[in-house]
Amino acid sequence: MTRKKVDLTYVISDTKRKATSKKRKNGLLKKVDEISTLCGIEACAIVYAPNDSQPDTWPPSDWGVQRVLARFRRTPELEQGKRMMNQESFLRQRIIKAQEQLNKQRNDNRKREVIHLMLHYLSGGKMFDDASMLDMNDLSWLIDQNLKEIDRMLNRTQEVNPNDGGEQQKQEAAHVDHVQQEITNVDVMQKEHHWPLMGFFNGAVGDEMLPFGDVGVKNGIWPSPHAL
Amino acid sequence: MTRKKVDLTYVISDTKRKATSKKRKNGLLKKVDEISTLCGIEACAIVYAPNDSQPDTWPPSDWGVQRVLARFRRTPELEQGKRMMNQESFLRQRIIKAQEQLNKQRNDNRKREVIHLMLHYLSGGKMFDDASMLDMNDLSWLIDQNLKEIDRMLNRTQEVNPNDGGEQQKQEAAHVDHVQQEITNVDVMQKEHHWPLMGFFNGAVGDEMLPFGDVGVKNGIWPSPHAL
DNA sequence: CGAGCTATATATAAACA
DNA sequence: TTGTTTATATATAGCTC
Repeated sequence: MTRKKVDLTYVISDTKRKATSKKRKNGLLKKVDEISTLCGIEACAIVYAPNDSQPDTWPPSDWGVQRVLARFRRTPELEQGKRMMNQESFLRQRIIKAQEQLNKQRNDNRKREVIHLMLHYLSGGKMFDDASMLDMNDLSWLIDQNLKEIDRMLNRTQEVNPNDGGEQQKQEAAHVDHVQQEITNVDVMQKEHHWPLMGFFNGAVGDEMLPFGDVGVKNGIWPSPHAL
Repeated sequence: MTRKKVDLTYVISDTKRKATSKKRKNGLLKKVDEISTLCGIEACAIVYAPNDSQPDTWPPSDWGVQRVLARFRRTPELEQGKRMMNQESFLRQRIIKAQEQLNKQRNDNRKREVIHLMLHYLSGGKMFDDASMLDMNDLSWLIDQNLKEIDRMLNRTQEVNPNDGGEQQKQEAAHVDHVQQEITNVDVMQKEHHWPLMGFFNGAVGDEMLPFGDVGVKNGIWPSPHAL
């Protein structure tokens, strides 16, 4: 059912556009109602829905709208230049904000990459020789491989008679469980935006435990895995 | 940090009202921008924020607003009565919707009560003699009691030497585990709004399994537990 | 005050009835 | 087409700095 992230462009599909305009129109008018009520301020919205000769508005009554419009028209033109400028900067601010969020997102992704790496290391895997493996797709692949390996081993354990299996195999299975646990933990961490290993990278633990040499977190910016 | 559920009344606190008006004003203008972009329709909003001589608007430019206003003024007065009516009914619809949600909520609560009851029954507890126990507070209390009992029994099991405990006690502990499992399941079901036992109440299972006599689900409306 | 953060409340895209 | 349901995306209240 996965709702898309809504790219802010004209909706091509006639059906969808109509549906979304209806929903959003209601939501919008409700918002105007709320801000008026909560903050006791004058506000007004006019929306021309498709196929309607008349617009929907807030306030709902015509005289209510007229009152706000009258006030607006009364506004000294002198100050309108200022307002216009403010609105333009408003747009710029939104762009800047979006860029900031993008950077944050990138940083989060780096965290995930590094933590995946570290878990692999902790769970007994060997370090990568080739740094080019370290982009997200390759890491996905890596996780998939781990999961497949786990499946394979668990199935093998089931096939054999539990009573004659050697100790070696049991240990193997236990290790697999451990890996699976670690992977589960990663998922939880990603969901909760909670990074229990943060302290580790910040030097809370002795250097002998750092698998990545002296690359650390500077000013809250995580190093690109390619730098490791 | 618990954000309150925002009661839609004038915010008394001067500080809070100012803060909320600022945030919501931005949100509102953003929404207008979005609906215009997504649906390609004309829309306009005018918000008078406190302490500002000029209102904030969408579209941001003065001529943009004027264009919408001109169109609005041009509207034949004949049809405005209809629009006004529609808007009034809009309000009524919101009230009706709220009431529907309230009813739904009540029905959900009944489901929970009944399922709690049933789990208690299935897990070996005795049925209640007194129907007055069956409101939510009492049921909360009931669950608490069950949990305490579970704790007590688990602790008792640990205290004793596992090697000399009789089979009876082990069964008891197993039963407790079962109860705990059931309770966990209830929590999961509540969270996911998923009711695997629904079919049970709808007669999917033979009558001999129904602990509550012939009281069933009619038209999707669950009986009040007091009727059981 | 203004900016930023986090936990919740709301809005709403899709899928379905 | 309108209404419901469900999973996500967004908006924001209350804090903190």
